Amino acid sequence: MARHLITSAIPYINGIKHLGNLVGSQLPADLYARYLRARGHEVMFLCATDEHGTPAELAAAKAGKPVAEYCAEMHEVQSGIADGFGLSFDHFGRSSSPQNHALTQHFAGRLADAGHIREVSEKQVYSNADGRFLPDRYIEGTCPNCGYDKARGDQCENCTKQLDPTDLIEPRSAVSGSTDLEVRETKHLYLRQSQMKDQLDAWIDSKSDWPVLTTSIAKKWLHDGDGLRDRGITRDLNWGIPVRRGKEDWPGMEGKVFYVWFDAPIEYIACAAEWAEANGRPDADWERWWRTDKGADDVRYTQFMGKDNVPFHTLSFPATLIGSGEPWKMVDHLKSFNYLNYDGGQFSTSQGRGIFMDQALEILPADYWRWWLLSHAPESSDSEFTWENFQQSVNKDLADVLGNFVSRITKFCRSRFGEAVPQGGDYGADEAALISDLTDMLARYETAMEQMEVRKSAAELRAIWARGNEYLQSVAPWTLFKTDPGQAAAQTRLGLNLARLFAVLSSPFLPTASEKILTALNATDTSWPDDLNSFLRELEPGHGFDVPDVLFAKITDEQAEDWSTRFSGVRD
RNA sequence: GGCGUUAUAGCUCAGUUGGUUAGAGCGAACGACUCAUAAUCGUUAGGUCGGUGGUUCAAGUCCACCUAACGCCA
Repeated sequence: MARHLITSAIPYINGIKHLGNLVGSQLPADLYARYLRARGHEVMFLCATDEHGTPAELAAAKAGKPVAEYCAEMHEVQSGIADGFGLSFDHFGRSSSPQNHALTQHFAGRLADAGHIREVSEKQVYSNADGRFLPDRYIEGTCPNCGYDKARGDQCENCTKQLDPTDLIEPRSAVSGSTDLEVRETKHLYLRQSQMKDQLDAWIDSKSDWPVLTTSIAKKWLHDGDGLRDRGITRDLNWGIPVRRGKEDWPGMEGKVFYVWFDAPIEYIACAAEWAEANGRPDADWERWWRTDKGADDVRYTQFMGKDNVPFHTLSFPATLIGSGEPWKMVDHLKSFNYLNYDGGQFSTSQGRGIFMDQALEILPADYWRWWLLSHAPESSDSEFTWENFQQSVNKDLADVLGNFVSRITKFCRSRFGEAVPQGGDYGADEAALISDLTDMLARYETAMEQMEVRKSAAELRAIWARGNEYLQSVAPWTLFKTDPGQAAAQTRLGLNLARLFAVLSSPFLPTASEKILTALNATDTSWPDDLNSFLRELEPGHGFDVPDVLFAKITDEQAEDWSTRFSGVRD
């Protein structure tokens, strides 16, 4: 038994995430958390919504709501959808929480005290009419490059040219349309990551077991060009965590907030504090996960994220933790994913392209999505979602191989022996061979799961299901029943025990279906198998069961075609 | 324009440090079985590994160039 801290990259608040976002962090993190819990480990699995920054403000404005209210509502929506997918967070927090405010300010203060923060004067556009600075997307004007009159301060959407707000011709406020603008000096804080470069480099070198994808991205940022660059960690916005030096005011920083990328990863820690508060626990209960001086020294910490998040998790956030000079728990293993593409292109939140989490749950139960996404997780390279592949995989794996196994064995038993585990005969050579095979397969499955090889785990699990069908096919109790009903009873007994085994082993991937099978079998003990010889005898003769409803209805050609059409365009 | 990633059977993907006949699942064909969601089990057929040229006794696996797709940056 070990202690595992697991975090998933925190999804941004402005709307519902698509399946590419889901498979890139939350879903594999959930798989790992469920597996470790099933193996009896103590797990703290945390996730939250990332609520600060310009896009949140703009989305709120578009929805006609105060940003705080908008975020609160969207948090509830995302939380509900996470539940719908069976994401088993111990806590789903919010980066706007009081805990994160306090911690972020605390870290900034510690970093400043240690000399890791410098002040920089910059020129920014200020709107007199709005009484505020206009960063990036808050300013519009005519593109100096192509003449498009709705170019944004950071980029022209027409010619895609990256812009500086001061480049725009006839600039105006995107908030009020006012052209009463001026360029003002404004001061900002920069995190001096560059002076921690060697420490970060050494730290990453010590992580020899990290995926190549992860270390290569980190190394690139560390060594390319001028090397690791200092990052601005403040912004002239209203929505965010006010810049304070610990609990003190920060002269010259009045009215400014921390940049979203500074406070978002700190929420991983704050989320544990939120968890403690929500459960009426003392601070020591969350600190034992995060402070190596308060019990976290034996914690194994694993982060899950898409590849776009790697630099922040390998460099910026560690720089924050190291720079604080305090004994915070650092990540031990970092599992990053590539992108999932949709029918030849990218999933896109801004363009509304692809399948979004709420829509997915409207058309099919979570287990279908969990299975396909995990068994096709973009681990080594980008991977591709197509409706045809989805339909075929799900029908074959879930309906035909697993679902039908449970169906055939329970129905066969009911028709020949009744709805109770039959008595008679005993396991023989065929059964010994099966158990021996399954023991090897189980070991491979466990190894793959422990190493977070998601696709491989799915393939091993599927092979275990298929081995069950192979067994039934070869011993053919329906034939033997005519000549040796006792031995047929033993085979059927084993078949029913196999169904329970499959349910237990599948629970990290398919929590809902797993539970359905166990309920139908009246199986109360769901503990992970230790020794298959004894495990496969635990449903004893006379143990009553029910034939479950169809576990996985097949996706019909009509449905696949219908959905393919429905999701071919752009979401409203 | 710079940097980076990817390019393996019809489809989705595996292929450790270069080494005998390149693997899996799906799909296809054929066969077996009939308990089951027309499910299952078995067999077979399909790639010379994007292209060209190198290094090597030996390359899908290293190098160069080219092509294509994607991504990041400018």
